[in-house]
Amino acid sequence: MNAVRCNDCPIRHRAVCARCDDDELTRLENMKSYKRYDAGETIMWRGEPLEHVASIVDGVASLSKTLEDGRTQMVGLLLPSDFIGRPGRKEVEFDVVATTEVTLCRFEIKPFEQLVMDTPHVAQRLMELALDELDAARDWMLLLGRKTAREKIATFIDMLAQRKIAGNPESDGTLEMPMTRDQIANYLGLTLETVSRQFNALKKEGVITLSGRKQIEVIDLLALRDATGDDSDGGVLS
Amino acid sequence: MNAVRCNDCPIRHRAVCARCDDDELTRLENMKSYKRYDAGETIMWRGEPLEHVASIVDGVASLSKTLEDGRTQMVGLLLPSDFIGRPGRKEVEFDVVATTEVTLCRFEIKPFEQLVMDTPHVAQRLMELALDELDAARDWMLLLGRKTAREKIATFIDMLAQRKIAGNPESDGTLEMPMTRDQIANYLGLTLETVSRQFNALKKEGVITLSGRKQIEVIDLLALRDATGDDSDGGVLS
DNA sequence: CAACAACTTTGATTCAGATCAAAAATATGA
DNA sequence: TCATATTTTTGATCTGAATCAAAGTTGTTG
Repeated sequence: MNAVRCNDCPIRHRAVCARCDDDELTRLENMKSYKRYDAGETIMWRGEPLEHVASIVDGVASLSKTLEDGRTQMVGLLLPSDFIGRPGRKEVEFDVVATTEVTLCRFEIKPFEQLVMDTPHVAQRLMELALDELDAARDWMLLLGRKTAREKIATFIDMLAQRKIAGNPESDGTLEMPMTRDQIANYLGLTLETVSRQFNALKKEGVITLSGRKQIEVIDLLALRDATGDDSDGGVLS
Repeated sequence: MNAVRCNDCPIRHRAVCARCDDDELTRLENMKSYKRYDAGETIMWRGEPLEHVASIVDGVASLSKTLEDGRTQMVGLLLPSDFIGRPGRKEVEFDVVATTEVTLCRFEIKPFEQLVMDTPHVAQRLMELALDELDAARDWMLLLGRKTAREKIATFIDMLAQRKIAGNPESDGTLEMPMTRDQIANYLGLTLETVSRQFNALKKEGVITLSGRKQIEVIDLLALRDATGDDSDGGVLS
């Protein structure tokens, strides 16, 4: 009965098809194609007409905006199973860049939009995704506008840890950072030197350890949480 | 034929009903009620269960997030005809505060969600609103993360000017600021002293004039635009 | 219209993070 | 494995905006 459930797709269209029936899944299968991008490659340019929507199969991509003189700010981070593209929009107003090597599962926009029109629960799913992104954007505005460098770094590490735990609750405290210091700086509204200094300050305090360029281990999660500056209520405990 | 087109509603449910037929409008009329809030009053607290969605009839409201120690950051600004509340969400994760005196046209959430389920074009309209908010949030992230105090203030004034022109293309350069220096500071990720200094610097340079506490006149729109730091392409001219 | 409260401006000082400048560590690849 | 390129760390200095502190405005209310 579930014979065609996205059978050859590593992420099984998780972003769109949780409640799709076989017929809908077949439609998705028929409009999809995979594409690989190298690290640093631009997937979509600001203002470019949208020809596909896509879901991330593997790797990390980011959304970035740039000022006149070249200062840039990341405004979104896309991890596997996240979705790119918005129904009804003709173009994006930021650049989408492959942060690491990225594989996309792309759907042609025309038939995809037809599918959205035909199936209210897909439309509803996309609405949920948009609202999740909006909530994330608002947390990020608080971070960018009011947090100190230390709080920004602690929040960043905590977010990676939570994302990892969500994907695999049995995981240990070891994290692979998907970005260079420079990319992290663009994400947090800092410079790369400040990012480096704050990582090493947390290391010196025994909150984390660093090994190689991208391995972090969280030693003291409570201290890390405390360093984020966030309101503690709304959390799981206390 | 259009007898019930939101006849006694000052904003005619602009946020939701552009394409509603008479039957749908009657349903909206039957679930609506007006409510007034004084300036400074909290309309909804973070975490509180959502009982209404609403559209702003008059006044200005803001969405705010707060850190442990009280630092706050506005994450959204709602002007007349803007919409509060999201389909499918049980609560909001920020405070909604009346910045000025505010009148809301509220709809009970249960029948409203039923209406959304029944009418795809209303669902689609809400999706557009969410995507507009997302785009605005991302512009704001660029501002908060990378712009200087001067650029932030120029961007703020320019936004008010554009909103005013959108509402009434025949308007002159005079603007009424809907917020105090302190509220503007919370919007832009600054302190109120810095806001004051930057307003007065632009005044001294002849870019704007200030009169009373809340009247601004834009004298030199080009200089103002130039001071925003934004990429000039994508604009109307050049 | 006087007195008060709320808001805004201005000035002096401090400080977090940016900037500038090497040096050190880690990767990459011949 | 050695040479080279990239990324990260560390140090010194500078600066924009925060902070602290009055004084000056504007608006409100009895």
